[in-house]
Amino acid sequence: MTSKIDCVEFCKVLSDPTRQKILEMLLEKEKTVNEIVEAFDLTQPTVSHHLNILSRGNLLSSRRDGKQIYYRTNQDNVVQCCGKLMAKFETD
Amino acid sequence: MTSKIDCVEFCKVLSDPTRQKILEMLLEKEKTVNEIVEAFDLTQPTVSHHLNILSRGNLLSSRRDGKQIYYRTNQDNVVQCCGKLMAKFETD
DNA sequence: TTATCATATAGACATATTTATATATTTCTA
DNA sequence: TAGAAATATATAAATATGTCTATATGATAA
Repeated sequence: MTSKIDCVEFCKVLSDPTRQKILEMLLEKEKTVNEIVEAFDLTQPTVSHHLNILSRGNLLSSRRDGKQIYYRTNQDNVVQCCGKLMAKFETD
Repeated sequence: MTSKIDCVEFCKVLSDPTRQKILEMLLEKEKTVNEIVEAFDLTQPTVSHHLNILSRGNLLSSRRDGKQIYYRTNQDNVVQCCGKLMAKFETD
């Protein structure tokens, strides 16, 4: 059991365009906070706030390397949550 | 093309426990507004509000029969939206 | 047509969310 | 050890959301 959130929480986490974009951009390659910030027209604390929400939902992982923190998407977990959501409505 | 909302809008619509429960309960069988209201500890206008949000997202259909209005889940559309969401994160 | 039943809409209020600015924390380097 | 760089946290303001009460609309029946 990897995911820690239910389907409603999962949707809440994904119900923001910035957060969906962050998840997508961190699928292929981990990035530092500053690299992520540069991709948006938002301040660093705002981006950190979104990273925190995504992390609490177990949709992101992070590792520190010196002064920087690298984030990456927990792809398996995200896909698993999507599947769990879909399963709720595939009662055929 | 059946769905009219993007992945962020879809998640916004589903980011409420009442709305997810409504969608689930209307999968198997259409129900009148009053029948739906009885399943929750909410007022009729509140339920109507949620039905409206779900309908705007094309996740519910309705038909009038006399004084009553029957709602049912657009299952295909819901599942399609789930699939579209999942596809965003299945970039393997 | 008038009354009634079923549902929708309007308006108000409390809470949640998103964002920003200011500041704290952590780590490295000079 | 002091300063700088990277990130996080605290706080506040604006907007969005969920809920209610009151009322309007639509359909049927007396």
